[in-house]
Amino acid sequence: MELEIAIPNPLGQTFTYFHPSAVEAGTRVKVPFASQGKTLGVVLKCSPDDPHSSRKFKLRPVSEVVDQEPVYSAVMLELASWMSQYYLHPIGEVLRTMLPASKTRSRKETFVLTIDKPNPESTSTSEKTPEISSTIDLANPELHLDVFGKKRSMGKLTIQQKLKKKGLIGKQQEALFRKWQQLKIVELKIDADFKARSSISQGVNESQNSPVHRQLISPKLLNSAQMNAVASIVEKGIHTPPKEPFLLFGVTGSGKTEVFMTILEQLISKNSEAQSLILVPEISLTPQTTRIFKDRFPGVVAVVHSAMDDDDRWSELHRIRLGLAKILIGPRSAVFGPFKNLKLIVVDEEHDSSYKQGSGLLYNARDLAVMRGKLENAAVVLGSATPSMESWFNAKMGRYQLIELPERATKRPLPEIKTVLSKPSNKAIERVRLKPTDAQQPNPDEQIFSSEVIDELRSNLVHKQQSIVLVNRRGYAFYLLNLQDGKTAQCPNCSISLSVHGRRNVLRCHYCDYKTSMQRILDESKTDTWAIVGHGSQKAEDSLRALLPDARIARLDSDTVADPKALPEILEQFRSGQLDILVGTQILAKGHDFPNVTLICILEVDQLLGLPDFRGGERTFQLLVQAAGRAGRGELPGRVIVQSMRIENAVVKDALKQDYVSFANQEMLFRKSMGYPPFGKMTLFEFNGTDPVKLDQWCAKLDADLDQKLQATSDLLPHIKILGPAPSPIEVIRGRTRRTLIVLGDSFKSTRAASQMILDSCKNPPGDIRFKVDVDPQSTL
DNA sequence: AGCACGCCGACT
DNA sequence: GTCGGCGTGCTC
Repeated sequence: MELEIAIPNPLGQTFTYFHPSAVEAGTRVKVPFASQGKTLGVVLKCSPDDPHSSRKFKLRPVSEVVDQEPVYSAVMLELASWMSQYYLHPIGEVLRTMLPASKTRSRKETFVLTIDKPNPESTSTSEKTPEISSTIDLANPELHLDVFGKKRSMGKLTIQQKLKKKGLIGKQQEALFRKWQQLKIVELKIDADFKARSSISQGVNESQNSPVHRQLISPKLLNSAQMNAVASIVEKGIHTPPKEPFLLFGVTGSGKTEVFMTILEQLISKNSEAQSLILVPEISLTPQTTRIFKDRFPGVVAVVHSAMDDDDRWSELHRIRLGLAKILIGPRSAVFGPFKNLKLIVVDEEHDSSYKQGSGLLYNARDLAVMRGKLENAAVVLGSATPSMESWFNAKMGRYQLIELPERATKRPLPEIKTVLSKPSNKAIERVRLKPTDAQQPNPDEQIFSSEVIDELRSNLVHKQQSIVLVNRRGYAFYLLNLQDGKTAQCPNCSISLSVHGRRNVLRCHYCDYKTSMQRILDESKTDTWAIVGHGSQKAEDSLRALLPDARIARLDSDTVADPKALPEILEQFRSGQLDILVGTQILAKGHDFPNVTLICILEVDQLLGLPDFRGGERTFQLLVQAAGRAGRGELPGRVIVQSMRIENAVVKDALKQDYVSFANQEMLFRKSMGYPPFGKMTLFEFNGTDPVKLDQWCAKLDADLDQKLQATSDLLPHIKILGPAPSPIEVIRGRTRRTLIVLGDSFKSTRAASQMILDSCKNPPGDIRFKVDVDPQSTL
């Protein structure tokens, strides 16, 4: 038989092997590949030999069939092939990303080295290299090595080379090491022990179901809007074969979760074998959230979580594979869950940017959910209080069915919201005018908190109520704001804020690389009311501690939650009342339910609003509305106070009124006029390399190459725009200079055609130049 | 990607 | 003189 096999390498092609017997598509096999020895690949197609084929190479045989039964279902293979084309990513790597992290991919690896003649140097010392966690004990040939990240990531030497230097690997041992490295294979077997374990946990859950407990978790009464939503989705998505996905647009607190759970109940009562997938943003995967589902559906809920170790994640997914669990709750990667019988997919907070994978294969789990639902013939429900422009657009075009929940389930009024104008000190303005070269430095005199905000916080402290302070830390993208009209200095071509390029007194558009000088903007506007927005950040906490010395304050941002355990810990402290004020970034804006929080202060919206990114407005609106939804969740009414330099801004005003439709209409006009998504389709290329000069040479060559190609295929030209390559907004990261190229097309087809063309032009970049392709980028930063 | 072959500088 | 740096080339 001839097998078409996908191999995880950057070559965008499959390879053909032979095998004496048929192997089902979706099965993993070990194959000899180039000089690499054995590689793991996935069978895509199995067909009888073609005796009169005219291929110019002879087929090699498969070395081993790894799985008893296919790991990838037909639907998953179809999804993989779609992803490969849509995201311009090699199919082998797509398939690899779809598989859950395995036990063997764990960072701590154990293997055995036999050493003939140990190097006396290394025996005598207990010296540790960063990679070798335990002291090397040569009497005991079992070494425990911690492998940090990539093989080459630590310094210049690979781990093999370091070990070799230490005399720990001879010729024979080296071979052993290599062999060990190549054979990272996950055994896929259903063990009896595992089944036993899951039935035990089921038993435990059942026993918690005391009458009292039952009552606590019994369904709340649905209001009429909720009942209509349930009826509509059940009718058109569950009783009959589902067609379009649903967009459940419900204001914060409208009880979307209750709607989801009621639909789940009806689905399960109709078909006890039916499985469901609940996708949630990474950050809202708290024990509290999952508890609600586990209590309502005892014993049949599986949860995957990023803080879980691979073994636990593996066993949860196994319960889904075996059909023991009916509901899987998880973050974006759960969209690849090994369902037997998937009937319903819910994407909660569908607008959330954490659905977008940040590295490697840059997929969006929300879009994959829609695709998978279509392939599995499962109903798809996207839920949000602030739908993404993409989903809203799809609903408007009739591609999604819009279902609204216009009222709060609890009848509790939306929190009172007020705005405070924050004016930067006059000194800041003068600095812009007098010493523009210096202006990127944060002004130490600039006050972060307005006195109104401090007064509110103090009053909350006195009344023993809790407060949340949201600060946007994204201080890197500085731009010029005219305080008189609240407008930023914009690129004439892209309608995007120009970025202040520090020392050189240059304003630059990172979409098209338009440049102008700061002085020119100042001169032309004939006003002296410009300010540079974006001061240094973490001062908020310090400043607050100084102003409110009695308050118990904690900070929550990407720095403090570097340790995954820290987040739940701080949240728990806050929930239990051990803290008065929580200062943090967007992490705090989403999904949490803190009943005793009555005040939300939002600072520095301006930074987000003026980000040099076409989604700045959308982000700001979402942040404000979601944050306001955190206040007054308990008995006490909530207050929201927004400190901004432009409280007259339309986005801010719509957010304060919680008027999504008004915001969306406005935003759509902007997107349409510029051909930005969802009207146009965007794909972003990022090129990077250690040598800026060589990088620019290569970019220039690419640019010329593209110009030529575009002339040749002039039918494509009117449908696309290619912006850049331009310096990326964060120009250097980890010693690598970055250039961004943006493809903007009027349809997916034209954008992809152009992207494919670009891809062809960067076949083998010289030196250490790398690039990545981002289809439908979440942000251009 | 991963790995081998292959060609030039500082070390036993 | 080799060891070992990394520049190109190939993978059914």
